[in-house]
Amino acid sequence: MEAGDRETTTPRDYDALRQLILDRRSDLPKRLAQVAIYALDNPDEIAFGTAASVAASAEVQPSTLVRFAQHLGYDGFSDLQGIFRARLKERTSNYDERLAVIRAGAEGGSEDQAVLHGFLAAAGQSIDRLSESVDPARFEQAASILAGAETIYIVGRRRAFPVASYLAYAFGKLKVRYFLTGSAAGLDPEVLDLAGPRDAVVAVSFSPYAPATVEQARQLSVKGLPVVSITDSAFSPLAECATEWLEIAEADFSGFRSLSATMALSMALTVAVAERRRKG
Amino acid sequence: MEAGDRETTTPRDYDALRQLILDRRSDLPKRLAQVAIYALDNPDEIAFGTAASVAASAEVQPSTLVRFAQHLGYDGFSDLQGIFRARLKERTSNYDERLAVIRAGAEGGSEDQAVLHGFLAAAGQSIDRLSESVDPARFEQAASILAGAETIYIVGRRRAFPVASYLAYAFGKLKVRYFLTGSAAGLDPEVLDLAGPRDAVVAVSFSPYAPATVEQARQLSVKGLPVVSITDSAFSPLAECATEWLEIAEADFSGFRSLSATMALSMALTVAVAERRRKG
DNA sequence: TCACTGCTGGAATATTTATTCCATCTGTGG
DNA sequence: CCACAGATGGAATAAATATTCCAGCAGTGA
Repeated sequence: MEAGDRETTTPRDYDALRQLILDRRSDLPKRLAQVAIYALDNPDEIAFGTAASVAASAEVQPSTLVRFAQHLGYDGFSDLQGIFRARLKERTSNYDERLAVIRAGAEGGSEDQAVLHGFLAAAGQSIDRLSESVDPARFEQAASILAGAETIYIVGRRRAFPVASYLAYAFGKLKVRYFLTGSAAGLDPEVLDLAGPRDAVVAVSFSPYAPATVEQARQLSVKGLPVVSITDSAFSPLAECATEWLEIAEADFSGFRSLSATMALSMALTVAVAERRRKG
Repeated sequence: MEAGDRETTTPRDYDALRQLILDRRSDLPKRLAQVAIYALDNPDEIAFGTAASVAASAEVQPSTLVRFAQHLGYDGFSDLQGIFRARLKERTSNYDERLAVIRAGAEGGSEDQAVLHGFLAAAGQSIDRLSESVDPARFEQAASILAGAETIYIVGRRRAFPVASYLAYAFGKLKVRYFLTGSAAGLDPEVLDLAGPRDAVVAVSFSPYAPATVEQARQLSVKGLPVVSITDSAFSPLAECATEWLEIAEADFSGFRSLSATMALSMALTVAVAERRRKG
């Protein structure tokens, strides 16, 4: 290899191929460019289809596909297709399936293994679900509300407390003024008395809802503070008294619900708030 | 359709197919059973391979594959293969790629959207990585250590505090005696003085390591307590003084590392510990 | 405008791949 | 031990699929 000129070497993995196509697309003949775009937009089609079906779908001739592959240095369409297939094989995921297998108690490996992979699968599933179900408008609205507040009051007990404490940590890092309720024993009422409509609340709670969380969120809401809730159902008491609320349905494993998706959402929310403040 | 007898209908989706194969496997001729097992163990091979390659890999004749498919009610191997391919198409995931796209700043959607999906992708990626990289023996060892302890001292500050507080919550739920350091202001030294070799420590910290965490873990280690660390590198000070340690490499988005995989690992660890205790 | 180079479509061909068929084998019931 | 039903391996065949080829087209520079 080498011999002085840096002849573009033909990639054997998808990421490199993707990059190569991106680099070359501009100086590719019309039809080949058309295939290039199609390939990046519909990698699955290429992985599964036949030359004829892909050609039809991309609105070119089968021969063009072969030319495209050869242009990139592959033997032919089949060779190129191999790269697209390998990519699909690497995709692990499909947590639904993994969970089903683990729950069925099947497979080798110790019980500990099952527990660990069960929780990981539940976490992955929760994240996948949230990706699909989250309402962008609501998320933006929630970020807006918090971005406009002077002080953000964070409410969350019991299972939601790790989330609340993460929010506190992240807001601190991002130089957003906040108050985490429940941390300084007994002082909550005094501090919350000072809260006013220019502040805002972020309350986190999941069924069974911690009474203290619900109570504080309600009180602050009554005082005119906008409330952003992170909760698990439209029937949650936190959804009721919220100005805006975000729904999270975490998957569970052996009776314990994941918190992974909630953590990811919280991180996103804090950063989105900080971004808005930075922009003024 | 129907006509009285419940003739097994031929499934058009993977889950149903899987079930059908499971049900039927016992009363299948030898070679067909062999194919059945192979199919469930290597669905990817079937999805992508040719009849000849799959046959070779499963150590049967191509004709046996066709017979298998027809036995189940499909037209032939190709028809059956379609089910396996459809399954792959549905798999969403591949967070590596999603992240790359989002980081490239591409695509429509608002910036908030990018932030949210960026964090979700980072979380998913972390979980995928952990699934692959975790060392089962270490996990079991860690669970063992904690299962044998009288009291579990939980150490974790700053970014690790949400994890520590989750551990505390979960241990409480599972009736495991614990003490969460840093919660009762100033009382740590007195309480930790009472700790002895029959107890154990679980310490959580990530770079940059909070000095207080490292300090406390070291002190307890010196006093003869076994230490289980959850940290992000073999060079972490927590790995040094640990009896057993678990490595987590969380992906980051816009400078913020995910905590989702760590949370999942923590849940698994607590449940594994509780399981061991339950069994005596 | 012409000649030339490279691109393109589509039919022809070569190759690969699935399916069928049949002779042989295996195991079971009489 | 024999007869029979079903299962199996492997070669033969049919179908599909990828690739090649070539005539015509489009764009470029003289």
